[in-house]
Amino acid sequence: MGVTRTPRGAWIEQGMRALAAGGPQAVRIEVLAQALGVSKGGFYGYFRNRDALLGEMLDTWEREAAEAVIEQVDAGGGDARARLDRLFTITSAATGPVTGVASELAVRDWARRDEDVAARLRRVDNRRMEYLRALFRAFCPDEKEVELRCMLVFSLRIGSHFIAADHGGLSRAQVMELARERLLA
Amino acid sequence: MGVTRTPRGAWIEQGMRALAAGGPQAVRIEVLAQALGVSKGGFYGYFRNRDALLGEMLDTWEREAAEAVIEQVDAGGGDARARLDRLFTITSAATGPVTGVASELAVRDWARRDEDVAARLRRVDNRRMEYLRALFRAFCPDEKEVELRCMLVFSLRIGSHFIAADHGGLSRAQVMELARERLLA
DNA sequence: CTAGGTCTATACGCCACCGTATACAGGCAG
DNA sequence: CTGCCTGTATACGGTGGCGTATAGACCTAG
Repeated sequence: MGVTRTPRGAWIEQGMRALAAGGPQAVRIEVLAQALGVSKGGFYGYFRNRDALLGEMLDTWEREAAEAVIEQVDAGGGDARARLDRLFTITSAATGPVTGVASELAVRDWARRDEDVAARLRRVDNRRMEYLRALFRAFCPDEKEVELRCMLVFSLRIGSHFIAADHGGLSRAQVMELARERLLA
Repeated sequence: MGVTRTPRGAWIEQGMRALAAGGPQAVRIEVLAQALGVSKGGFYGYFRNRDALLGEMLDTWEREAAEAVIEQVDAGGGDARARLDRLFTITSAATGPVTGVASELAVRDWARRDEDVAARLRRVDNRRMEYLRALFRAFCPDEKEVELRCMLVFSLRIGSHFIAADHGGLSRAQVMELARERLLA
């Protein structure tokens, strides 16, 4: 039996890199092959076609994206406030090909145009939102208040990457810090 | 002199439609031509090439995007709270090819990958942020508080379009309404 | 009516990419 | 050693899009 020189996962990972960098239309088989130092010959042994790759990329993303942050936050232990606090600081990091910020933003933009992607994103978002809710409920009695804070945190996490504005004398990090204090109060 | 049958602006507007629907890579000259019921023959009389069109699309967007909302909000008069209130409700509408929400989201995603687009977005965002600041300052003494609220409003406005989560028993509109009340308090 | 200028249609060469077909290389079983 | 099986390289046809060249249509001026 021959040895798998560039395994299935390598194509998916490289595909995620391309997706993160240039959106779904930047996921070109021949480009991925070149980046892997390989010709596209082997690709069609693993995937029926380009769409199959995109589908499996989304599968992996859907499987790992939601849990990645949650596990990382939970790993540190502590009460709800401590975990939320950690969630705020962790948020900006995350640079991996599949669970990184760039990939996530690419998927979110993609979801605006593709109903299937939107459905996957909905599952991931609801999983995360459920987690957020649980944390806020720990010190937030009013259910409406919980939903509000969840949405504010979520919007801030996502929106900040799409906003280019400055903040007077403050840095973006300082404003985010203000938000952190306010939303954990 | 011949008559301009499909003027320069028609190409730009159709380009914006394509951008809004599918991102910059969906702005294909031959597709625009077909949508305009014309062949691409005339295109190169107006624009040196595809990049020139993209540039002029961004020019028009930069020129109109920031002012569109501001004018619409100011048109109704009233005090700062009244204007902010109107800004919240107006936000979701906006469906035009150049000042519409879809175009704006497309530009924001585009800006993540192109430094020139990012620079334009920064100008537009700063213009809007300045306006927002002025409104909040009217009833918000603390400067840090002003920046915080500006960022929250902005993030909500943008982020909500990229977030697919549900909100327990509440609708998205209800959560946005809660945010409106809170941020205008 | 003619002439010139402007917009448009069509045809072309070029390139990037997809998906397929086929031939090569190298390890493992017998 | 021999044959096979797996992964790879290469070549090919097809398609879609860009940018150019060229010719026609139409409108206006003289």
